[in-house]
Amino acid sequence: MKPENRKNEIVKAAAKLFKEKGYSAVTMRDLAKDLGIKASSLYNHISSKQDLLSAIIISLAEEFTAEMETILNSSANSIEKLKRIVSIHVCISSEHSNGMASLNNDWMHLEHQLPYYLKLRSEYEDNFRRIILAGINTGEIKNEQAEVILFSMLSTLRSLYLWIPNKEEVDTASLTNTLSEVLINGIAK
Amino acid sequence: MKPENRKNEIVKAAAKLFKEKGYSAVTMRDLAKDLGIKASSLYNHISSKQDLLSAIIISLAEEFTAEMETILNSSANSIEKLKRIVSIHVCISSEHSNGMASLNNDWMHLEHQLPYYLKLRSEYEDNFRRIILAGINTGEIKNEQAEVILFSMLSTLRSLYLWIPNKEEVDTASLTNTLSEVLINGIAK
DNA sequence: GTCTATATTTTGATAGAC
DNA sequence: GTCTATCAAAATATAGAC
Repeated sequence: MKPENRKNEIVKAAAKLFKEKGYSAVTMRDLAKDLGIKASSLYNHISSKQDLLSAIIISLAEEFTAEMETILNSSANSIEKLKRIVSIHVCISSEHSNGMASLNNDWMHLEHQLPYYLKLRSEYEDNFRRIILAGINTGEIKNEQAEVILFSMLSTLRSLYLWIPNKEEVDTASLTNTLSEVLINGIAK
Repeated sequence: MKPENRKNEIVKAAAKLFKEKGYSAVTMRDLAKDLGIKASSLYNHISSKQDLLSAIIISLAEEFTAEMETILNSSANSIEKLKRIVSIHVCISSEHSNGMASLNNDWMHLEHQLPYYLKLRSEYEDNFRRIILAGINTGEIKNEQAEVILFSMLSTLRSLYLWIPNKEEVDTASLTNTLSEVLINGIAK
C-alpha cells in the first residue's frame, strides 16, 4: 500500500467530520479517533490540518473549473449549457458530498491557497453569468435581472450536498432532469 | 443605558464575526477586540460564548415560525402563500444578514437549545412542504417531485444572506417580486 | 463597566522509541 | 506506521481591584 492511500483515507475522514461540525470545530484528536489512531500518527501522512482543507477544497474547485471549460467549448445553446451545469453539480455533489461542505463553508479558512481558490470561484461565476447573459441575448431566457437568476441557480446547486444522501441512492440523471425542469421552467402550471 | 443595550451590541458584533469566520473560529478575544474592550469584560454582559450563539439563532428561528403561522392562517392560495414565504425570507435576511449566517451554518454548535431549534426547523419545513403539496392538489403547481421544489426554493431563500448586501441598498419589495418570478415561473422564455 | 491576573483545558504539532 | 511523552500557544472563563 502506497502512503498515498493512507493519506486519502485521512482526507476522506476529515471531509466527513468537517461536514458535520465545520473545519474549525474538528480537532486533530477527533480526526485521529475516527480513524482509530492517535493524533500524532496523522503527521506521518500529512503536514498540517490546513493541508487537509486544501486537499479537499482545491481538488473540487479544479474539477468544477475543468467541467465548466468543457461546457463553454461545446456548441450547445444556452439552455442546454445550463442543464449541463446542473448535471455537473449533481454529479460532483453526489460523488463528493462531504467535500462540498468544506468548499461551500470553510473556504475562508484556507491560507496559502485562498487567493487561488477565490480566483477559480470568481472565474466560474463569471462563466456562469456569461451563459445566462448569452441566453437573454438570443431570447432563450427571460430578461429578468441576470444576477437574480445566477444567484438563484447557484444557491440551489451549491446546497445539493446537504440534500443528496449518498451516491448509491441517487439517480443522478433523473435528479438532473427534475432539477433542471424546476430551475428553468419553474413550478407554476 | 440599560445593560440590555450593551448586550445587544455584543450580540450584534458577534453575529458579524460569526458570519465572517464561523462560530468556532471566532474567539472571545476577537470579539472583545472588535468592541474595543478586553475579553474578560464581555462576561459582565453574557454568561458564555454559547449564549451569544443561542441569542442569535433562536430569535431568528422564532421569527420565521411566527411569520409562517401568519401565512398558514391566511386565505391566500398556494402560489400567493409561496410569494409571501419569499417575502419573509427577503425581509428577515435583509434585516439580519449576519445572524442568518449562524442560523444556516452554526446551528449544530447549539447545546441546550439544539433540540428546540431542530423542532422549529422541522416544523417550518413541514409547513412549507404542505403549502407546496396543497398547490399541487389544486392544480396551481406542477406535479414535479414536491421534495425537489421544496429543496430548490429553500436553498435559494436560505442563501439570501450571502447575497443581500445590506438593508439600506435593498429594495425588498422589488427583490421579492423578481425572485418570486424566477422561482415560480422559471427563467425560460 | 472595564481592567489585570490567572486558572484550567484544549489545541496543533514535534521528538524519538518501537 | 503507530505509539508515548511533551511542548508552546491559544482557548473559555473566573476573581477581585478600580
